[in-house]
Amino acid sequence: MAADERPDDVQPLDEFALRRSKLDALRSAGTEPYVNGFEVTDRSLDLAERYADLEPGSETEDVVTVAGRLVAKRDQGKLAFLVLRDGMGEIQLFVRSNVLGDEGFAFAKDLDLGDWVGATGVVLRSRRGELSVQPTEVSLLSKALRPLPEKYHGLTDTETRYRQRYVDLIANPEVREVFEVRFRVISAIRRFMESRGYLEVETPMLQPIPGGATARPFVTHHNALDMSLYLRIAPELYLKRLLVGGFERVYEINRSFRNEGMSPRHNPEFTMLEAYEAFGDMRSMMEITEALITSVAEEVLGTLDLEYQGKAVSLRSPWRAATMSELVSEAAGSALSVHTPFDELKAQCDRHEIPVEKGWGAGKLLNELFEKLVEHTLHEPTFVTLYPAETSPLARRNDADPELTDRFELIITGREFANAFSELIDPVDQRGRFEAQAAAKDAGDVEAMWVDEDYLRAQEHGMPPAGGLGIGIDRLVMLLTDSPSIRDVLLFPHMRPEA
RNA sequence: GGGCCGUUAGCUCAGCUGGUAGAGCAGGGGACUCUUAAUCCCAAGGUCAUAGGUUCGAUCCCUAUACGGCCCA
Repeated sequence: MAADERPDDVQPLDEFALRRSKLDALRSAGTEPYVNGFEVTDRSLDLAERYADLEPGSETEDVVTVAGRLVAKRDQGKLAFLVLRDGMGEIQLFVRSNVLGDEGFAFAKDLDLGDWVGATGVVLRSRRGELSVQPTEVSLLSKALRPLPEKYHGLTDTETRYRQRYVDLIANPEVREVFEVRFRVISAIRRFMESRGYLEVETPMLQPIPGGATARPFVTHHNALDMSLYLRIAPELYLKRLLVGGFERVYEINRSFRNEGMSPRHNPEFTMLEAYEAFGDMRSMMEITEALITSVAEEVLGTLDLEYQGKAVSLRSPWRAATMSELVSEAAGSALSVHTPFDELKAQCDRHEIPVEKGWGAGKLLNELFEKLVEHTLHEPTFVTLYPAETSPLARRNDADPELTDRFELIITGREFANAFSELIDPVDQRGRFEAQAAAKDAGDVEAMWVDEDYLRAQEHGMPPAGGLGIGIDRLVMLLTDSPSIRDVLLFPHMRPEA
């Protein structure tokens, strides 16, 4: 047969088609390319530990069976090096034709990068020092039909990385570490809360009245009941009903959903910790917030001295606390508070190009000034306290000044990490606040709260004095993993449909 | 919603005052029994995001659209 008649030469197939034809060839030769289970004796990292002292160039008589994804192939003629990656690390196969036999050797060399492969043989360390298995048997466990991304640069296209996270995880092993930190953080939070006597509970994701925050909800429909339901924007009102019922310390770590724009800091679904403690207040919530975040950082990272996007951040206690009024006054260069005449606050907003909408009071203006002038400047952990009652419809009024509430937000790297307050437990005041929200909603504020009659009924049965706390888990993980975008800490961030 | 930037081979990237494109890796053929981004030789691979427009001629200039990134609301 002339060289130019060889099918492989004259009919170059694309990679998918080529692998597809290999798959068919295997099947017709009686080899199943997708096997049912596989007995593995050892994993890569276990072998690395057990044979740490094995000298380069020495061979054991220990027979092991390993398995993993084929991620590298270095062909030397009658010798080939295949690298398998399993869930823990990598192990090299030292494949010799005289050990495996000609047929097996040809089969091993014909495997493709990306295939899942199993191998049985003795453990040795190559002369160049690489721990290896020298197989007497190599088998295909699952055929990959698509090629892996580039082996050196990996996969960098952000769109493909987020859309096809499975490829990102294969090509960029460091991505896996971010998510391992994420799940260690959540695990550490659960241990911390349990150590403080909190009980983890689950409350509705589908709510007839979306409450606990000011945000637009997602709407869905219950067919059997023929009614609208809303994906929760916060679990708050249900958790506080549990305080009425007699649970003293409850928390929930789970998703909430807000029908808003997406950004490097916002995903339509995100994870929050919310915790409520009977007989607690703003002060006790500050204490638990600081203790929680520092103990989680210490436990997961082993340090409180972080770097976020090139800037040092120290989580060392004690954290700064300052009132919103103090901070805004300092930034604006004149004394401002919720008691400052409205026109003066409005003049400040105009000066700083903050559009003022109808219906906004002094509290809302002060809050807007804070967000525009102050928030982004607070790099080190800072508790901002005494939020306006106008913008805090679920928080208890400050005993000395009823226009303010005993509420704080924790700001780090210019972003909100936590929001907490002494809970409003007075059902009459709460009804008034709900009615103010309902009026704002009628006036066109799509984020304003609804009146939740059942929640009011619960409070009318008597709710203990309490402190409540919410912490954004995604943002906390961003901080602890030095990730610039929330998409980097979500396995499957929300994306528009592919073109 | 507005502004700026991006989209070229499976992947990572070049390219061009406008004359329909190159490399490395991966893939194909060949050589090689200690490789580590193996090496060497050969050949192949492209609707230059999509749709219009300007032009003798567009990957390049213009407009719109899609998707992505950052900033702002």
